[in-house]
Amino acid sequence: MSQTDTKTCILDAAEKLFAEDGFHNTSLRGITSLATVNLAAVNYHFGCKDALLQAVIDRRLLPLNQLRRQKLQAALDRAEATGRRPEVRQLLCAFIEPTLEFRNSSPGAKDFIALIGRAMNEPDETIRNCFLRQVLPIFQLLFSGLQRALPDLSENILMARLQFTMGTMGHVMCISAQPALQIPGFPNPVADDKLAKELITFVCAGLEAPC
Amino acid sequence: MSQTDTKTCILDAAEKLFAEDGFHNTSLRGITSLATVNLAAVNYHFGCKDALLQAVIDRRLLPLNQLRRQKLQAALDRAEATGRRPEVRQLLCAFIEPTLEFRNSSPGAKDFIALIGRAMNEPDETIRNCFLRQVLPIFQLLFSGLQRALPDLSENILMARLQFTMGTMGHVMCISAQPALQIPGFPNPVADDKLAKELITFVCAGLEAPC
DNA sequence: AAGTGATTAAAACACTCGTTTGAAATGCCT
DNA sequence: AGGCATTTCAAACGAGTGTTTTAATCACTT
Repeated sequence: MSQTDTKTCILDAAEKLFAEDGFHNTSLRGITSLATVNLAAVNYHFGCKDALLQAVIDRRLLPLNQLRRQKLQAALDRAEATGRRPEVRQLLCAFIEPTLEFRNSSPGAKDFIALIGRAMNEPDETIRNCFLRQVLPIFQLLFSGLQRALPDLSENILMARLQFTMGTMGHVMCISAQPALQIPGFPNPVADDKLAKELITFVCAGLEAPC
Repeated sequence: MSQTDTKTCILDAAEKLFAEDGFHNTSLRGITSLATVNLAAVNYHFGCKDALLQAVIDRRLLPLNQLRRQKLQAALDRAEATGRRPEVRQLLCAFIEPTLEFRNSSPGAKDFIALIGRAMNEPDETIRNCFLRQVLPIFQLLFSGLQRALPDLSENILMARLQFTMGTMGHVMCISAQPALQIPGFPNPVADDKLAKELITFVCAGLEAPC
């Protein structure tokens, strides 16, 4: 088994277990056992457990954020070129659609998205920063775009509404792995492929609501 | 120190540490040290760590949910009496306002609310159920009320939007303790006492959005 | 004041954790 | 084939975990 395979096996197993059980409730022995590699391989290849989490996050989030950034910038450029204000819906699409499309692309991706969705509310600052380091620049781009799209909103209220949006999105990302409220007696929410559309409709209305 | 004092000290310390560090990252030794009681007191008074969490949740959530239930039922009865459909905003107020008012009532309450806000997305099913057991009946009441308030919405879409609402609310509850996105360079979101109003406006618009 | 049940206390138990060590194995180039 | 760097492996380390045990202390009734 080559080095790359070992590292990939560890990343795959860690991604799955971190998502299913949480970071602190996942042991390196559980990861190496699932990956069928030696326990010491984690520290050899990644240094420590924290760095493994960062690697798990980086592997998927770097390309995902690059895509989100491209789409956001394209929407902003399009508005700039036509002299119009950017549209809220387009900005939100650029931010949300890549995430949920990636989420629906494979079961492993579902695990990862759940992990990210939970990271925002993670009590451990170290873990939260693994995620925030990557997301804050995109968030800033989205915020400034929305400021131009919704010039009548005070920046405090826009900030609050954007936080509401992030909360909604984080929860949607989480319920992929553990359908918290899909309980007998309640109807199933909409299917995965319709979820992005419904989510965008929801947060669009919230962001554009009159004060 | 009487029995009640010891139990209360443990509950207070556990509430604070569970909220700040998460359940799995909090040790009984940390709790008993903060509470200045003997380590064995936790197992003596509560049985085990899981049961302590349940006790922490029950102590605050039982009265809070009773209040939410009363307000929800009152709004439904009022609509019933006048022959009108219940109003979305009133139903949401009944669900949200008691939570955020309690949150702003004391620092200890802030910890608890953050704990609850995170519980919904908790990967550990045992922990999640500590919370869901209490919340599901209220959730059901809210759902059926919203079904009557928004009869044009399919129950699948309503369910999805209600999940979005719960996600938004959970996130708002979390950011009391750890202001995830309150970063230098970003404006502060609205103050605590204005937060409930803004949140209700946001989710109201989302729930009432046209399909 | 003695005795009884509830509570506190210190210590240990059995276990799991992340990390380190040093030797064995593997891959690769000359 | 020899030699060297990389990777794998079993084993152990020390610290920390939830829980249990047993004795001491407290509160209260008869």
